[in-house]
Amino acid sequence: MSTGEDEDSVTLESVNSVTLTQDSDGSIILHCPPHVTHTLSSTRCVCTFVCVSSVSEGDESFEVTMTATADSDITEEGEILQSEDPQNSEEISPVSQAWFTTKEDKDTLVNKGHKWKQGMWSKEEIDLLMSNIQQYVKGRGMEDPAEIIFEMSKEERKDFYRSVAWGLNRPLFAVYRRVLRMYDNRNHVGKYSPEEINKLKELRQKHGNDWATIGAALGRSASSVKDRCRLMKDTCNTGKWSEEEERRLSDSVYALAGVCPGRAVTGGVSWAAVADLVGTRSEKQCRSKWLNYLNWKQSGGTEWTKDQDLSLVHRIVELDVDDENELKWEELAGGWSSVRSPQWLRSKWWSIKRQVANHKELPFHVLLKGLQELMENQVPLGAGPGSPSLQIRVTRLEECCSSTPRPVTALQIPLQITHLASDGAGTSDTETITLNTAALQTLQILPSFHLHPTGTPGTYFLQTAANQSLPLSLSSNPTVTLTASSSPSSPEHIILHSLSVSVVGLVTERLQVRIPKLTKYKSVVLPPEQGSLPPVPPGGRH
DNA sequence: CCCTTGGGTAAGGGTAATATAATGTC
DNA sequence: TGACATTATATTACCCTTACCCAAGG
Repeated sequence: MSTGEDEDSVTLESVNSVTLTQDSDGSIILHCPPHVTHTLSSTRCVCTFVCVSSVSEGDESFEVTMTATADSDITEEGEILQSEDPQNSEEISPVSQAWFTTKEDKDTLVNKGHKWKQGMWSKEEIDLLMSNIQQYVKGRGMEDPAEIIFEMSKEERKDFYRSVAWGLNRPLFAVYRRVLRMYDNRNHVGKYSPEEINKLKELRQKHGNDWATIGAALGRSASSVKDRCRLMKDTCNTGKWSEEEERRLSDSVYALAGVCPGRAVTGGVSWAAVADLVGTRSEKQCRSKWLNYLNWKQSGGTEWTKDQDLSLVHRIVELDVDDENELKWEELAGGWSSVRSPQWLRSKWWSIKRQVANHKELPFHVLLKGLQELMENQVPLGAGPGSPSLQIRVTRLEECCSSTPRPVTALQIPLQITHLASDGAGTSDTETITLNTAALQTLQILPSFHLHPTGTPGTYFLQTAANQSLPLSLSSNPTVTLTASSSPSSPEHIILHSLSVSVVGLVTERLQVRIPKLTKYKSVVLPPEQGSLPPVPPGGRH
């Protein structure tokens, strides 16, 4: 979208509710009012923009293709009809209003030609659901949705689930489940501590499969404790599989699937039954080992090569689907001896996709196109200074849909801290973490960043701003510095080069700080109160 | 007594992300 | 040869659907 060196020469025209402006490096920013993004649908709309006047010769036009998210009507003339009040719309899908727990109910809807979404909820769906809930709660002068969900009687919340399901192409029951999960504060408690595991084992002995009771005693949701129990058998090995175990797994799978050894099996077996036969592994372990390794090994598969990453992207592009959920991984996996299973291929795609910083926010076809382009040109994803980076495009696209674009001045880095070992050498309250400062420029950890006081393993976010250095508080007063520079092609973006950590002083525990690939780092916008931080000095740009 | 409404439960297939082991590479 | 860096494998918290159950009200 950049017009290159001609900074102020383009006149922009705004059409309908879309406003165009230009930022400092000449990029054109498209502003859509927030409610528009709500009412667009998965229909693809192509907008052609024409520069009205430009110092460069001739008119230039370019296309922006964007995919939007929720339901809308687009007339043949391409005009978007917005429904201001969702409740008044007559187009309510029977799917989201039907409870259908029985097979007959479901079949009736299917026979009438109705289709609905299954699988993981997209960000757009969750946003819509949340906003529906907010609207419902506000309309009733309440504050906390949890009140309705967990405290009200069925009578009192009569129309609640149907109201919040509005606009979602999911069965009401699916909406109901999701809402419960979302607002149940015993559902996202995190990792089970060893004490919890012990207590869970006891409770299991006592209450059997009464998950609700066990959950209540443990402060966890019923499904959480049920799932945790599925992971542990009384006689469960961990770590590397022995040859004997692998053989038992193969035998079991082939026997239960009823196929000859050596044939590919990627589903249709009961993993609980397999685990029973294997004896020393849980159903999850069996499934994962089989689908990610043994199935492929047994059927004589070949190694996956690097350039097949691109082949995969090509094959996905060829399918020309609008939504990632429409991909049929069984079909994609066909005819490839290096593919271990459809599930494995899907995870391969994930690892490719995740190299793009903002992949979650990108429309599917934009992501695909960007990936294809970069991979074909052999541009390392998330490249260093000077290299074209999808992240920059992503950020621009993001700004297109944001009503208030602001300069990007900071990085958000997920930082994992893992306890490696404890040497037990006394206590310490003077730990210092220092990061290598090699060249270029140092970035600073903002005071808003804090680690858990005990240094508990987990994921934290480091928020950095340019050109400062401050101590941060761990158990005492450690210092963290990172090396980074801004990109010459895009000064507002900072590229991190290295982050290594050493702990000096009296330490009771060795801390390992792991950071995911550089490409995962996402530029973020600093909150206004931090806007007074010094900008990136010109000298640092390399 | 049956049917409908509005839930509710357990089981099991699955995903996404982290943790850890293995394997380069300098 | 040892310290990192990278990749592969293992684990796990959480998600979603299916198939069935239940109780109150009409």
